[in-house]
Amino acid sequence: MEQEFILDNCKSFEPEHIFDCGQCFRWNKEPDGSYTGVFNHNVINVKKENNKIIFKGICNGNIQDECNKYFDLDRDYEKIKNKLSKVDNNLKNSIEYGNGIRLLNQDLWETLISFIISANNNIPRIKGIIERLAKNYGDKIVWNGKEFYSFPTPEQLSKASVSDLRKLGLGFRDVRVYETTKIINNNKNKLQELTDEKDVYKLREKLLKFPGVGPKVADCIMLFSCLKRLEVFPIDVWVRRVMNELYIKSDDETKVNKKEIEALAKEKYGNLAGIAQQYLFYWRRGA
DNA sequence: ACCCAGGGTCGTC
DNA sequence: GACGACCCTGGG
Repeated sequence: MEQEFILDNCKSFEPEHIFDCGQCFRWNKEPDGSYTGVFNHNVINVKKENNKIIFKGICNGNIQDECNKYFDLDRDYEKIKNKLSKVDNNLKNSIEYGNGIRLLNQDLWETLISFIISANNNIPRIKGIIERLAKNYGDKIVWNGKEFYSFPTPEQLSKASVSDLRKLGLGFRDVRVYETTKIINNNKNKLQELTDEKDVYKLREKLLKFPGVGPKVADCIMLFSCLKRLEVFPIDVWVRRVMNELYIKSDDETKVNKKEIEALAKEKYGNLAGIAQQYLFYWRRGA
């Protein structure tokens, strides 16, 4: 049953910025400029018309509740941007460039697997791999005569052998996804334990125990899933690059110490470092 | 044809 | 702690 939800006068909501800033992998642009994606067993199309955001699609629950949560609609991004813009002109410029970014509250399990796949990989290929996982192991959802597939549950993904995963193009990440899936399936409380952990350092330690989860991936999971730790600052090649160009100015960016970047981010952006990271990442990749 | 890079992690030294 | 290897795809 199709549902619709219209959001009026929403500031800080630009579909292109939200879906293209690297936090998610399952949203695709339609010919009319809107985006269609799958999350939490929902298929939703998001279209911006003037000052309205129109959400439309097949929804497992109430579409307004689902979108409120997923798109982080209760958070005041105007306030956040005002605060961060005062840090310095570099950040101010990047915020103007990606002014419609919001950080999604994505499913923890999906985010865990997706970012294990992201390691030493590029975004088009990551998207392709995740799409094939969904098509092979998820549930089919039909909308407007088109087929979509939900991200497989831990149980559904447990049907995949290491060589199955290799055939879907995961490369050396096959074992990591396989082993992590096994851990989750062997302890049904595992995901809830992560959700319940209050201390960000302990949470990080727990995430680092999963095969394929290192510091960068752990931070992405904490920032882009419903764990939503805005204070973490994932450092990848792009963030290292932009931080070096703006502040550190080393001749060889690959030699720049991660600890130095982390300390700088904490000092400048404080407990909003994660959001600042997204503006900087999006700006540096796109500009 | 060849090399390089991509939202890194892991094992080894 | 540093270093190379790792699957695969697209682009120069």
